[in-house]
Amino acid sequence: MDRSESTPNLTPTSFLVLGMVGHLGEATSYQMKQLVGATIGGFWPVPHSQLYAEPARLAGIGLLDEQREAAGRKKRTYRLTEPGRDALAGWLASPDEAGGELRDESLLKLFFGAQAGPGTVATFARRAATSHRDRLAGYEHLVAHPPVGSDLHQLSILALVCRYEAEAIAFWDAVAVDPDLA
Amino acid sequence: MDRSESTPNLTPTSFLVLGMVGHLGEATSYQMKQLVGATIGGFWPVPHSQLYAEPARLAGIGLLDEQREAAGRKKRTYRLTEPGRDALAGWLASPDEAGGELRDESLLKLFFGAQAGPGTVATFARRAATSHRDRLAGYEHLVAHPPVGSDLHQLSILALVCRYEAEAIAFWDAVAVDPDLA
DNA sequence: GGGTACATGTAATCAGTTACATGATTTA
DNA sequence: TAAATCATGTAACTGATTACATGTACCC
Repeated sequence: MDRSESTPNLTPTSFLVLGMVGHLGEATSYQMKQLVGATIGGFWPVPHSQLYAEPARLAGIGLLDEQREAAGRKKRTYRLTEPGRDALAGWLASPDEAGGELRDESLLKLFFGAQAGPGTVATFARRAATSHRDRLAGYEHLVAHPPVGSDLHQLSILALVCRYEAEAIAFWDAVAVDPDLA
Repeated sequence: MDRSESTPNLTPTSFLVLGMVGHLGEATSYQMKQLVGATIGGFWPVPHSQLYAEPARLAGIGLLDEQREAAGRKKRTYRLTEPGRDALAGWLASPDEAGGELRDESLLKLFFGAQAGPGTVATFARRAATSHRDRLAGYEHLVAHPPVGSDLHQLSILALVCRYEAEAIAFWDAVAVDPDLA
């Protein structure tokens, strides 16, 4: 009964951090924050406080190497250790049990739409459509002007997200037109 | 500066509970669990423990009326109070700031796909496609055999979810075929 | 009458959020 | 040199998850 195997308590956020560091080679918390904001932040948000706390924790477990600047700012730069690289590789190769979650509060509202008036439904449907349009525009801009250092896998994800946004727009437009039947 | 107005500390889960109770007229925690499992549970999971804890809390705040069975099982049945109905209506009419999150661990993995081998990417792309296919089948079954008491709004959401699943399947199939370029 | 699935809760822990705080650069 | 913004963290709280625990009904 070996109990020291596998991941001790690594969350998706942990792997997000490991992946970011691996992708960048070396990174400060701020750089990760930037990268997240520029890419997956739109559909997988991570508050910056976690991007400071989590790398520190991972360094404590030995999955990251923490290099502290001596000079004034004393910022911490992280790099993958071998165990860290292994953990990342293991996660990448592991199957995901839980299918993706589609947490959209508007969807929840629509689910209870019968308890609101049709006018209310139409109103937030219009708002939702607008909001998705904005997001789609943002993603399309990203695709058109990819940040330096992004690779094809990363861009391909944006393709899926764009398709989803397009569906969402069509959907909410339809709901706005016919709030009762959708 | 009136500070007693509006929602004190109501989370999406709170409104989910309020909505469920409103939809059912009256409900026990278990009934909510059933309903969640049969409908939104696939993309907006809620652990059953919350469906016991949260109604109790809401009853404490006065948004739900809790009726305790005298007999053996002593189960608690909830019903909306007027304030509860107001809170629900207010939420339904309020705009959502945060756009929906698309938390899918597979997406995260693909994002870091360049750090895994193409073989690895292809493997989990195939798995992801399969998983989405299963989910799509499940939703389509739901649409074909709607549970009693479901209304059109609720079914319409399933339509969107189905479309999203279809996109996801197409996407992951493409990735599986061409893991490098996607 | 013994097992299995249904039903109903509680307790402990923790990841993640929110809020607080402040130093370093740039800009006007 | 004041304001604004960029950059870097820490602290407190809490909603949610995980795990525990037990009763009841049905089925074989």
